[in-house]
Amino acid sequence: MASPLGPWPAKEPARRRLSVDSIVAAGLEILAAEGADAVTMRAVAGKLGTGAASLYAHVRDKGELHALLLDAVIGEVDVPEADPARWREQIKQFCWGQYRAMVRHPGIAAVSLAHIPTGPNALRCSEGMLAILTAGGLSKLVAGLAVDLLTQYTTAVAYEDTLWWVRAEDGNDPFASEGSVVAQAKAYFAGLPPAEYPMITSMVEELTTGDGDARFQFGLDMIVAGLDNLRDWRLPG
Amino acid sequence: MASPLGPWPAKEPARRRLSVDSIVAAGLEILAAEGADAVTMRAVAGKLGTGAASLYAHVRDKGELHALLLDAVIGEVDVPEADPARWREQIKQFCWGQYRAMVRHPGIAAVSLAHIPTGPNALRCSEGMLAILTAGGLSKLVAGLAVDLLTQYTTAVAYEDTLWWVRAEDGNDPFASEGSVVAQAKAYFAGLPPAEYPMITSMVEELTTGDGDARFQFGLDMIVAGLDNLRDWRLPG
DNA sequence: CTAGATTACGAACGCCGTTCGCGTCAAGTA
DNA sequence: TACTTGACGCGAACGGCGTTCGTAATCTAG
Repeated sequence: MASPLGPWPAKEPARRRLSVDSIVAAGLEILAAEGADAVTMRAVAGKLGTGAASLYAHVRDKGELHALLLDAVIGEVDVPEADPARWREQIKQFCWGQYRAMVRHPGIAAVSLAHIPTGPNALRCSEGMLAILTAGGLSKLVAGLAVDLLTQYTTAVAYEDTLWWVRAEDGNDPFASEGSVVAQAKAYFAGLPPAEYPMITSMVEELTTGDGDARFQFGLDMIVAGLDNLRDWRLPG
Repeated sequence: MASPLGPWPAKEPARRRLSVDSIVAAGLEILAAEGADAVTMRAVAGKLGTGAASLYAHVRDKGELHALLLDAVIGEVDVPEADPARWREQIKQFCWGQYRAMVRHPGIAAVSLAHIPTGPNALRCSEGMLAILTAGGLSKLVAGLAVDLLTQYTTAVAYEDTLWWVRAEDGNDPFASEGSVVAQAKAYFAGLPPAEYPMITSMVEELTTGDGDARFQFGLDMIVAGLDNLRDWRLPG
């Protein structure tokens, strides 16, 4: 990518071509195509035409590679400049961007949950969120807690939404044995004994209404509404 | 555990002693002692004095074993009977119970995030949550969405809070190279360039105030406050 | 007491992350 | 220009994982 290809035609594998950038680029390709579980050292090295051992000169271990990929993905979401009057839409819009970036790279949400990202792009995001929230009139304390809350919720939803994707890879049926996932859930709930589960069986429709996007929007709306109400919340005790 | 030990003294390994219950019991022991990553087929079999292959007569694969463990852990949380007047405290209390049960078994939260639990104990929990929320006056639709939201948030926080535990196992220092995790985070934030990260560097204290418990309480308070406000929310579109 | 099904389990397969040791190239020094 | 040196490339190997297979031991029915 950064290399101008130069005058070499296509000689031999031409040694000395590895770099952190090329490794991350190869990792992102595999990530988008096959999910995070497929990003193994051997697979990344294979895509670069070499063996797994070669990567260890540029990356400490698999964890560091995943952290680099995570930060690269986070770098794709753009942070709006804080506008005090529109802080509610802005923070929701930002979370949607983060959510979509993670869904674009199936499996990366798992990495985010496992690492508590602290790369430069993650910091840039936190910085932007804090700017939006404090511009909206939230106290520093609430803004700090809210960044955690929103990030954690967004990541958790993105993770869950990409689970079926990962499963479809190694499973047999790419979507479901019959009908959508929602239909399956509906059938499962409807088949439960009403005596034991009166609430669930009487709420099958409501429990399976709305796709993942609508449910994520619900959570965002609720959290932001809560933020609006708890402006002078303090640590208890 | 269920076996009364019987009259056998201690003969030979005495075949035919495996069962799903004993496998789950052994798994829970390892889970509590070493975390979910240590619950391998070989480790569980080893604790029962046999080889990994023996487990496959009782359990389809590792995923099913983890699902069984998850449901056993979920079975430890008790569900209060719905009292319409106290729905806010009740739902928070329930989430705290779920949170603590997961923290007691480090790593199980990861299993919960990866599986979308549907075992009998998980259903019992959903049933109880729905009862509490609808008793509180929430519509069926909002109650259904809220169960998802609360469960996902609680699990995500439990997962993150047990990460350091898992890390401490294979790492070198059981707590931190020096000072607590909070102190480390504080030092990291304080060391950032203020020009690039003006918000973060000016909010170091606020960002590192409060332990995990206080932050979880904040999230719960906010979500429940949001639930109070959005009683007549409908699916958009 | 025998026949058939179920269960126990050692061995092996293919995958993983990681390390080791040896070639081999690129740049610095004389 | 010739030589040294240190970093990089990479095949091979180690230990551990989930899972399968073939076989032996055991329980259950008839």
